[in-house]
Amino acid sequence: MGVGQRGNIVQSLDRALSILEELSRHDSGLGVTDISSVLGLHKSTVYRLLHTLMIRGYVEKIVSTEKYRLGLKIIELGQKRLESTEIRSEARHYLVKLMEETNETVHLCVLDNREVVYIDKVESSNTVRMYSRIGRRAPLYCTGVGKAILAFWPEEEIKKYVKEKGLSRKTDNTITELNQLLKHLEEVRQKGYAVDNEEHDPGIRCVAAPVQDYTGNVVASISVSGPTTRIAEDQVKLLAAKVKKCALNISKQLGYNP
Amino acid sequence: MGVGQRGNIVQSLDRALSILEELSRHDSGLGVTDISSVLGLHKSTVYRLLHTLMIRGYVEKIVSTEKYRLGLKIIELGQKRLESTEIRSEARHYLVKLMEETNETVHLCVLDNREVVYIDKVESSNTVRMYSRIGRRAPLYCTGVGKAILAFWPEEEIKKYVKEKGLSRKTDNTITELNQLLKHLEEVRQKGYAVDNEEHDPGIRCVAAPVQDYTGNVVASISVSGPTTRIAEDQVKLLAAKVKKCALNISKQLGYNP
DNA sequence: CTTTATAGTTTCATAATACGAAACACAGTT
DNA sequence: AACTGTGTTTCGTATTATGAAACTATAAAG
Repeated sequence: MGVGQRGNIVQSLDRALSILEELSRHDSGLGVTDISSVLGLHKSTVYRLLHTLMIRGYVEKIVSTEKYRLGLKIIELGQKRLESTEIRSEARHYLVKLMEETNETVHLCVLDNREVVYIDKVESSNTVRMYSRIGRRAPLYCTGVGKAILAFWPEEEIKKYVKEKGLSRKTDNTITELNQLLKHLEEVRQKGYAVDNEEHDPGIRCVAAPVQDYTGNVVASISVSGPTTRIAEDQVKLLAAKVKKCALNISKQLGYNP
Repeated sequence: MGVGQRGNIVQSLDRALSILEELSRHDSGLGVTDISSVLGLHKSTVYRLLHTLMIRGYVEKIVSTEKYRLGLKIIELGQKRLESTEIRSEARHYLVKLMEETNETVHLCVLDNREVVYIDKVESSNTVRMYSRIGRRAPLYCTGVGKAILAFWPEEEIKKYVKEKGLSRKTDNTITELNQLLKHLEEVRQKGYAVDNEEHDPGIRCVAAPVQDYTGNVVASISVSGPTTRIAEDQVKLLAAKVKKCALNISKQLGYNP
């Protein structure tokens, strides 16, 4: 492979990871030919990679349909990684308390590759289903947890992010203009919390605050989320105070010294 | 690669999966040379595979130590696989009820590669920490959830399992003789439930029952577990009745028709 | 019942890739 | 200043992974 080409990527590993990700998008499984078509790989190549993944337990065949799907080994590694996430165990106690105080769903997110990844979630007994799921990712520009992190980036990095990732509209409320976003993030910085006013999902409001580590860097964020029918705009300030306090407690737990 | 050699395994993929698994055993991360030593691979090979895994998000570097660890992408795939496990969503409601009735921790396991894998867990408010974790595996011969499945295998398959996997002692109570195990499994079959009397962990008792799918095959098991100080031997029968009932409800949910 | 189409699986020649040896860069230790 | 160990890069080539072709199995169509 040309060195300048793919920056020293191991091709067969790269292909196998693409297979795993494609399988992760299809709960009911895929066949060899399906994967071959989607990924533009020869079916004998797909077969051979699947076979290796199967032997190692990362892929399995659904008995009834003979389609391939992710194997249980992936759960094992995923759970191990999740449980070894230090901030998750440090924060858990505070997240549970915040959920009890507010009776709304609480999230903990970390930054990864210019997206937030949900790594903990304490669900309230209220029954409206939240879209968020542990392990999933979400954009920075249109979620509370994302803006709570993005607000503390240097302006040049925010601009670079917007240039490379774009600001695609998710709802009628999504901010899609750079200057409007910058102004908004200035407010987030000043107030110390971010609000997602149905910018990512219609009908869902989220109040979020940044979490800092012992160096003072913003490395995570937490939020309280619920339907706009339960989290009215005039309640945001009260809620924000609670979220900020919780975030500060977690930050201190991580060694942050304000 | 000789066909007879490795049964059509893609070597570089196989190696990369070994790297991922080794990283999963070390919360605080590993260096290139560490991995090279443990896996017997050349350090430039390890470096190249790690680099590809990093680019794809499956491995990341810990900023403070510059060691490598599993990346957050692995959580994403693991959670997606977990959430698409049909039996898990079908069973959840019943597991929660069983926990409320017993106020002990409840597990759901599925069979995979002659081990059980924990795929759900409903923890009671009691504070004794259970060893079990979602995603983790456990042997069949010395856990309640395992024996609840093993009991319904043909005797020849049980013998093959014992021959190939062995019956290594975990506690003073572990059954380590084939004939004793066979006799015990006969009882499990007759009673319809299995008990782990500190066979896997000292001080922990577990009462488990098999879950059948629409074909009648035993595909999973559920259990109630707790310390022997709370689950006395004379309570096992009462508990077993509740566990069996719950398992039957889940089986019916899966289309089992007794 | 026969034929056709499609998906999955296997084989094999070879081009391309991944490998490992060697070298280099850097940081920590002596 | 010299040495040691780890991480990273380069390069020649042996080995591997690839894809084309063929085979097998199953389902669908005529």
